[in-house]
Amino acid sequence: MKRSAKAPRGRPRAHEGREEDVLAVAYRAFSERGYHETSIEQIARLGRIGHGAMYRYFGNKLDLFTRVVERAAARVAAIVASEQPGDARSLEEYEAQLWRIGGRLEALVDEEPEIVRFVVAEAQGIDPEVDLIVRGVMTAFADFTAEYLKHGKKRGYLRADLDVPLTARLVNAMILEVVSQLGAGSTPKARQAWSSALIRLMLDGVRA
Amino acid sequence: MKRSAKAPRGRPRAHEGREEDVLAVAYRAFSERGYHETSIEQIARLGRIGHGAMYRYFGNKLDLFTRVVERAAARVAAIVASEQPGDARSLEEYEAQLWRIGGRLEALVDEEPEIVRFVVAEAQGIDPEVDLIVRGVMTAFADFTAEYLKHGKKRGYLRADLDVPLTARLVNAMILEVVSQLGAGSTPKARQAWSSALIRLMLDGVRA
Amino acid sequence: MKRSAKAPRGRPRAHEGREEDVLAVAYRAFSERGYHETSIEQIARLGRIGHGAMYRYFGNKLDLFTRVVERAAARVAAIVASEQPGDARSLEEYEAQLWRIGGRLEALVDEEPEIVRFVVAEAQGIDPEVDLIVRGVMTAFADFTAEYLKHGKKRGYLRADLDVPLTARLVNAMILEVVSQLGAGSTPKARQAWSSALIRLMLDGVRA
Amino acid sequence: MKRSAKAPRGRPRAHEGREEDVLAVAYRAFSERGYHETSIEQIARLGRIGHGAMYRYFGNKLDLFTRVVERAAARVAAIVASEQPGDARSLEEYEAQLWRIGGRLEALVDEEPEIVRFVVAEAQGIDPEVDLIVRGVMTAFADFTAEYLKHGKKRGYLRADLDVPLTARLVNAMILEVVSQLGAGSTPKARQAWSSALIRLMLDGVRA
DNA sequence: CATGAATGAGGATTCATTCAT
DNA sequence: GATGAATGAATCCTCATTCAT
Repeated sequence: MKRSAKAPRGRPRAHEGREEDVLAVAYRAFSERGYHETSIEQIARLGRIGHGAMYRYFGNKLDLFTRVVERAAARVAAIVASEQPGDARSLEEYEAQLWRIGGRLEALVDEEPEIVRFVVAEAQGIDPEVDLIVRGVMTAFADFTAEYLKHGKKRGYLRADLDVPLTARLVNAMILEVVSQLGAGSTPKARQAWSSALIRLMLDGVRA
Repeated sequence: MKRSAKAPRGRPRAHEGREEDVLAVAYRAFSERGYHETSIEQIARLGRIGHGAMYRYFGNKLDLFTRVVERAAARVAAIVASEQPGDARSLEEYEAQLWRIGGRLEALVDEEPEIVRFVVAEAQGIDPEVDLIVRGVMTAFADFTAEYLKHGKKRGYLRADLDVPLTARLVNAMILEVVSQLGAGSTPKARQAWSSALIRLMLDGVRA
Repeated sequence: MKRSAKAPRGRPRAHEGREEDVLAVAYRAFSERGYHETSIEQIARLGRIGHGAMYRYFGNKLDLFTRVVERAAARVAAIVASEQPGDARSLEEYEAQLWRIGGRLEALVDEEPEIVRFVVAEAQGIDPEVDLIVRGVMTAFADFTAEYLKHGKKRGYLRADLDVPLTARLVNAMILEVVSQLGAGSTPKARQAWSSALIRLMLDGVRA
Repeated sequence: MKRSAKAPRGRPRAHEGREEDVLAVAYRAFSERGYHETSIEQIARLGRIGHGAMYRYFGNKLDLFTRVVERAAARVAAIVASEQPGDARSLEEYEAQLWRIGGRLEALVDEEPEIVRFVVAEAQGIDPEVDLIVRGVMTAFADFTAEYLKHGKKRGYLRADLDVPLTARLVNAMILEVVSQLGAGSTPKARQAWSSALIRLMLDGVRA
């Protein structure tokens, strides 16, 4: 079921491949059925190990879930961090960056359609520590967007009266909405439409 | 599903007060701890009734939760529906409507700080029927916003090339973000800032 | 649903009619669903009284059941006691008595098809006291049959070496089997066949 | 329903012994107190295992009960099937068979005094599937007896006008009565008396 | 180290019984 | 007296976690 991805790099301590496999199936399971509807035994069965061994790898169920959330959060965060906020010298260059980020998010959603919903919605409310992780991702995301906005303001291609931190949150909210709407089976046309609507609204607003 | 046909307001049977009380404490409990972490017995204790009586009022735990979500969703939906999309004759009047809706949402959040997060995040993934209710609220919300945009487009005070349904979703996403950020203890100043940032971004975008 | 049978004889103490009604519906309910599957509230609803009142009439659930069993047992016992064991002077007269009893049992089963199964099977194993009642009926039945046999032995139309008490039990077992088999919808032909098989086996055995 | 396909007797997995033990104590408990009065926890305690383990072995309470009934029914059925209906060539040989079956039933009742009452009375009315099992045993029993009668009729040592199916039921009813009466503490003398009374009545009837 | 049998706390639900109105 | 709302004991069942093999 995907048993191929046996970590070919790093020092393969016999453990790690197994652990990664289990994290992958655990993500699937949690994402499909939710934390409480998913039992350790189910995950162990999917990962083809005894459920007793789970406690050697992950300590307990909540630890496992935390690891799964961290893993998913990291993948999302990596995309946001793939561009340098200070690179754009004009609104055009900024817009180009936005489109590149959008493309990478698309690719991620293609691979793991539910990952954003999982991090943003499913993972919340289970445990304070996990909430902290999620909040961390969201904050990092917002900070990143804020950097873009601050830079654009300084360069002069964004409005001087922009409230940077708040606007950053608003922009992120829209980005997450788009990503949530673009489930697995979305057509390129729909993606184009969503991206356009977002970028246009963000840059020019609705005013005539 | 069968609880709807309730005598409009005949003589207020001691029942109804009790039921409403329980719904209120149940909302608190579910909202604070989540569906699975909240036991019927806890809620009964908070409502100062025996846990057996819960089953007289609500049939079972999921029914109770459904009722709680319906109640919360109705309160949120009522605010959105409090203005007429066709009333605004100019961008100024539209902006005034937005501020009025914002004010009412503020008042709701003052009373029930978590209500939006509860409906949007907590309530999802528990049960298909409940998901339907939530989706219904979200769709109604989007349709409503879309009406405003469509009207503004026709009147000429909004951009003619606006993609109405998609932009409506994006605007809603921002509104929900603002409401989520405005927890109980937010200062009037912060509220003012959020509302400004939202309305400004929505109307004019970020472009210089 | 049968509210007509309001005790027209005896002193009608307002209670008694109600009590009898409830006993009747309770018999139906217990007989159809069994003791444990039948709740006091169900019976009260069928009897059109509040379930609180049940405790005024019957003390508790087991008391009610006991009363129901007594009532059913009495109806069965009455039939057996309708003939005089000493009346038969010949095997022919005895056989005639058997046919008369059989006819009355048929009539009872027509009215209450499950009554024998209820007393013999359903009522047992619920409570020691109730078991005693049932055992009482069975013993009375056996004693009665034994009287017939003893009389026939003395008169000389039955085998002199008959073990009376044991044979009485065996004969009763066959009678109950026949009554159990003759559910409500049995044809006259089937009844005739069963009665014949029973009387023939009883009198002559299987030997060629 | 899915428990049947069990490895005939490979290596006896610690499991099976435990399962058999639990079935045995469960039989005792159900037989003494009835299905509804017996809790899973009681049985678990008697079997000296945690009540959680019960669900590993049996799925749920009804499954356990079904297994217990099957087990008891099989033991009873085995005895009936221990003789060949076509073996007897004369009434004497037939009578000898009857005595042999009687002896085996005696031995069973010695070991499990309540087993017949359990299968015939206790097990009924709990669940349709279980009822089917019981009915199956009863039918098999009747068919078996019918085979004997049919054979004897053909051989000429039984009455030619015998109604075979009905008489078979009647004979069985007597057999069950005898077995029910022969509780644990019955004397050999009593057993002899019951067997004699039964066989004599069956063969020759009561007529002088 | 891995396994999976066993444990038992925890929670939903039912229903006989009580009692204020 | 009657009613039915309320109580809470009792019970089935699940599943995270432990631990002997």
